[in-house]
Amino acid sequence: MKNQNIKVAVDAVVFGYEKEQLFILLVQKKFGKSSNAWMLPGGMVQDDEGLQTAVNRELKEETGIEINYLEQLYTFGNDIYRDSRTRVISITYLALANPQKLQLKPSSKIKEAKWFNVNEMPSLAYDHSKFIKKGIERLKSKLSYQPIGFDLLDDEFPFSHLENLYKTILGKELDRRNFRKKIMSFGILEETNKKVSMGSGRPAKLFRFNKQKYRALEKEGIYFEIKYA
Amino acid sequence: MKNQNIKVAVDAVVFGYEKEQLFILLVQKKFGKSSNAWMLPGGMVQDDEGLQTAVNRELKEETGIEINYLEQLYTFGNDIYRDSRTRVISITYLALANPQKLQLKPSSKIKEAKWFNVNEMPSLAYDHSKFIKKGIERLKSKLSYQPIGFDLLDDEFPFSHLENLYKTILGKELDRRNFRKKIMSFGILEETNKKVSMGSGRPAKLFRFNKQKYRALEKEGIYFEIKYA
DNA sequence: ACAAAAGTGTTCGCTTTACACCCATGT
DNA sequence: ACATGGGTGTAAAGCGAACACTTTTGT
Repeated sequence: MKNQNIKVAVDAVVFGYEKEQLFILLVQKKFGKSSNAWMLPGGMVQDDEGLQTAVNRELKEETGIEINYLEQLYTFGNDIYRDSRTRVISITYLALANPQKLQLKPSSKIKEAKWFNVNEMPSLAYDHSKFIKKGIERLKSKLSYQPIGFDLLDDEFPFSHLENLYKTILGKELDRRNFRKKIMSFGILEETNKKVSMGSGRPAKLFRFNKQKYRALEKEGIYFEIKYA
Repeated sequence: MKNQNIKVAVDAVVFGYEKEQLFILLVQKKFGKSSNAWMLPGGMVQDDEGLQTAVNRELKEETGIEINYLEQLYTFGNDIYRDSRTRVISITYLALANPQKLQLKPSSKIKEAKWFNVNEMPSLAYDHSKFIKKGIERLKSKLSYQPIGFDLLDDEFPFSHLENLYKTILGKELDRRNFRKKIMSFGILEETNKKVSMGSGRPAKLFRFNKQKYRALEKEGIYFEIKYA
């Protein structure tokens, strides 16, 4: 077999949620061909690191962000010209994070890292908009059969934040009472005895997602599912 | 960036179904390191072909089989020593086929291609048993929310074949009447006016899956779902 | 006292489930 | 006539959908 010459990259679609808006993290490189274009964080995989290690490294190097959830999304490699220089395939990952702290490393090859509202994305380098489309699809569908929404919220959150997250991401209205009943019925939310005032109106209890309990229930064959999708 | 040296392979988990048994297609190579071990069909991607093209080519070269359904499964590349010679990542695909005709090409690098019952798999080269595990999981879950079972059956089939397919793959008993009612309610099965005698007992009508109709219904937002999973 | 968000139950309809008998053919 | 698998309906229970008022706070 002739010597193969295909490069392997990883890229991440990192979602953040804040103030009833869904964001995606993009970066702008300092050097290189696409140094003016916005793109997803990512880069070439090193010979001595696993794929997931590579994503984590790139995310740390390029954005310094803390990731709450990471899963493989899709591998793009049908279009052999997707990168105009050499053949590159990209293994993409979906990540969830709290949108706060981005800390660009001083040594970084990154000019800027910034959150963009999913509805106001700039034009993107390579075929990264395809990656994002795939990411959004996956996020939407996953939301309704796995409790990953919590990884987009603070550790402790008022119930309305969860409700709004579902509304925002799924782009649908949903019945407050039914939604709450459903989520509560799983018994995976712990009530703290703290409250927060949300500016005006009655203060809300803070809840916390109990991951152990969820894993236990999952083993018993009781599955999370939100039908209002 | 230093020159990257990672090889890119594709491998396929090809499922076949016959006589109430689920099979996976394995091959044995004529030459090379693992020439005595059974493995999944697949191989290195060529520089000038897309990933999916590569799987199709390998399947044709190695087994000559006709594929009814193909989707990307998962990309394995966290373990950097999964192939002991060089770093290789594998993009795996899930495929469905009718188990009949395998035609090894005379020129082929393959010694033998053979269907194995999923419950009687030999030991496999590399980490291919992980690939299979992933494939089975995916097949099971997909069966309950997409009408892909038909791609494992003949074009025209008696209803009981479909029923047994679900029973076999999901490994569960299911109620004949409820199952039939459910499937029929989607209106995606066309009745032919042929019948087959299944040896003994009343002859069964033959049905045909109407793909156009399914696509149409899908667009209207009516989704296939079998709850008995 | 008023505005604003949090919190909470009940009824109705549809879907799922459980369940058993007759039908058409081959031997 | 009997054995074998094909084909079908109905009743009960559980789940999803629709719906509005009370509570607690800040101003």
